[in-house]
Amino acid sequence: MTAVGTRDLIVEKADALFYEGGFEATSFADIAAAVGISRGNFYHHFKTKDAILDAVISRRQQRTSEMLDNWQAKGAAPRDRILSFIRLLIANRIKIMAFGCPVGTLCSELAKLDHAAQHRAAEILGLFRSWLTGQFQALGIIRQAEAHAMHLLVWSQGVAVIAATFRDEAFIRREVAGIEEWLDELLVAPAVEN
Amino acid sequence: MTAVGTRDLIVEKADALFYEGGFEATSFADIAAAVGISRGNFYHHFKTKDAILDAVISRRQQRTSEMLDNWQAKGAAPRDRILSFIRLLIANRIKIMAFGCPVGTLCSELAKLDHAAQHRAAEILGLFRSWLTGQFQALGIIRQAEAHAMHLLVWSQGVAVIAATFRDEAFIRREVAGIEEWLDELLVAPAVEN
DNA sequence: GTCTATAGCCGGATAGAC
DNA sequence: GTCTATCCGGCTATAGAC
Repeated sequence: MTAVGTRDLIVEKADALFYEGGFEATSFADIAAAVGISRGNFYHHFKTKDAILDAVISRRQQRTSEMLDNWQAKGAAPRDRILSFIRLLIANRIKIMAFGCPVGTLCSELAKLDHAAQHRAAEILGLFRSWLTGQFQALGIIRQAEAHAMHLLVWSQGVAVIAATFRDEAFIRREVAGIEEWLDELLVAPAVEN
Repeated sequence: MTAVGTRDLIVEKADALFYEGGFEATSFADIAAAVGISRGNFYHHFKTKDAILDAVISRRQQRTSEMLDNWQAKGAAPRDRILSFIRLLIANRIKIMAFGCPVGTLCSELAKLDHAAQHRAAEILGLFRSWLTGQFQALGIIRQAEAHAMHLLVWSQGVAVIAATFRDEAFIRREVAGIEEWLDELLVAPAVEN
């Protein structure tokens, strides 16, 4: 066993290739070449392509949880935590303009394939949904907390799709500014309305 | 030649299959089976798979243009025309919850495949973008017309992705109500601000 | 754990009879 | 214009040597 196990390396490379090329269009040969092992060796670690997808989704769930925990632990106010989420669109803008959102595009693809793993992929978005709902609740916005969380998911997914279609960075920055405005207007409104 | 030419039937079936299963995952055999012809006969009408995709995109451009012209010709006020666009999300909710938006998911897939046709697919969204921009201009909103049009595209694409992920019809109706509220708030604001 | 070799299938694409 | 038959290549997956 090396410092980073071959299995972990396979999952890491498969994750990137599924994001950049799509799950269906990525072959075992592509992943094996990226890892630098033979196709035969591949099957020592994963029996089927679906097993790799499963591991990739688990990895993404894991990393998403860690990211959310980090944002939580940094001890900032809920508003700043929500801004961390929003600014993912800026931080990842180059890849988003090329390939869209890794989670949104995977969910869309698996829905069309009617793939058994589509619900596990949806759980990744569910992690953001729950976490964002918690942030709004922490701000005293209770009744509408989940609706606001869903709206933030809608907005960011929409920006990702349009950004990948038109490849316009100024557009991303304009929409992100709009999201931040929307958030601040929410926070000055009487909490009883929310 | 029959009432509906075989070529047209191929494009129609391919359009539906690309939407419901994705471009990459749809094979010639799938389309031939849907049309009811042999694979060999297929090549009499289309030399390559990319040629079919090209025809499907042309068909979608054509039908989108016709739909926008119809909305325009109905003589309603620009606000009502914009509402026609927004309510596509309600009218097509069943298919959207299963397969997402036909245009958005195609653009996302072609971006990942780095396919030569990705710009032609983006033009379909461009038709909506231009038409919506025109509606805002007709309402006296000049400076921000295009930004508002883009924002409507963002919102509807975001709803489509999240609807396909969580399969929640109440969510779609809630977001559509939110879009309509946003629109009406825009229209009561002083035009000079926009 | 890693390799080579290969099976078996399905994809896009072609040739040629009718 | 439609068919059957077929080619070739890439795909997932397996077997077995090292």
